[in-house]
Amino acid sequence: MKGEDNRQRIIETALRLFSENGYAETSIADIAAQAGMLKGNVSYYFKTKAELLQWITQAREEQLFRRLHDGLSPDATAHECLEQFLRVTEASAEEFARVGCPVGTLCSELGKEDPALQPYASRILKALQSWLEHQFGRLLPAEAASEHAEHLLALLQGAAIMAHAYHDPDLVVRRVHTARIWLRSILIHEEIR
Amino acid sequence: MKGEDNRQRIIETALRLFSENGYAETSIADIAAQAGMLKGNVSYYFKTKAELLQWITQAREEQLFRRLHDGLSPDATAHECLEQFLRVTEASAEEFARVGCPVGTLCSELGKEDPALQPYASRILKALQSWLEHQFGRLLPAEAASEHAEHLLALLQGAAIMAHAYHDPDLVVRRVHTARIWLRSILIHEEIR
DNA sequence: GTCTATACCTCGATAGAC
DNA sequence: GTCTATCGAGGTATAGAC
Repeated sequence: MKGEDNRQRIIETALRLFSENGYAETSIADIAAQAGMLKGNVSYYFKTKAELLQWITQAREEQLFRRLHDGLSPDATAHECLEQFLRVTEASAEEFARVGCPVGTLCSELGKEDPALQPYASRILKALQSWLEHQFGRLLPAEAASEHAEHLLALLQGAAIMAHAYHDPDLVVRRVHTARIWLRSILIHEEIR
Repeated sequence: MKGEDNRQRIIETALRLFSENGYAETSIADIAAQAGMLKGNVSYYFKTKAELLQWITQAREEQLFRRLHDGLSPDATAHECLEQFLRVTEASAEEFARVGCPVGTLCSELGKEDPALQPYASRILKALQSWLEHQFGRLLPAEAASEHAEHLLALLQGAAIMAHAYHDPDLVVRRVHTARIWLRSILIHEEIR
């Protein structure tokens, strides 16, 4: 039963290395070394690097939604959910400044490195956007909800790009701050209703 | 005098390939083939790939500001300059959907592939941000100008990420549209003055 | 399941003939 | 200036002993 243990350790290690160094720049040998095994062993659990990537994107998506739902009651209001998204983003400021948004950078890299693999990454972005759209949709007409979800996600994806480019975590904090004010102005009519 | 000709052709080819396939994914042999020469010849003009990158980022920055100033009179108002930025971005919608923003994706890639080279890319982003800040600064207090420049650039960088992830140029058009409305609301007090 | 060895490939860079 | 040949490093993936 050592097998499942190793599988898990490979996934955790690759999850970290793919986001820190990128998919292309991370070799099987790197993953094996950091996970305390040899590369032949990694290949035993994941036949190809692309197959490993699929598991990693799956794990990333689960991690993201776990963070969104963490500390949020099941009957949280839309405003609370959206605020939670801002908090999670804000809490990632240091990470964004160091390595960028794990989802956004992967979408970007795979789009050039191997377009066939890009869907695995953009799927996560799409899921997040749908979640945001759902939250806005609880308060606003569908069209406005779609518009606002796209706007908010774009704003924070851009913040991650810039924070990474400048290695400046405060930039994320400032963009979240502006987003929070914007969010209030959007929802103000619903709040006082 | 064939020399300068070849130099220029290498730069133009690399400019295109770096943005279409990324820096890491573009080999010297690729550049040579597309430029109609052999890789030994590319190495003759640019000793290392990193040296070539420096020239490419320089060319990219010049191209960007050329587009910003194109068709803009020297005494254009701040509002006209900012509108020009939106127009240039909108005109890049198809490119963004295909390969992402050439500047943003390069910042992102180099941040992971080779952090020592990242400054060459983020320099361009910074220059653009400074230009935006200058335009806002002609109408608003310094603090607001800084805030708005960062906000606008983040919004459109994020739009590029998402448009690339989804291969959807319309997303850029929608984000520019929203940015345009936002811009009017920001500058409305100056307009009517 | 684990580890070693290796086949096979691509790349950046260089040396040297022309 | 141009082209060929090649070196050495580093990568994925696999075969096979243990």
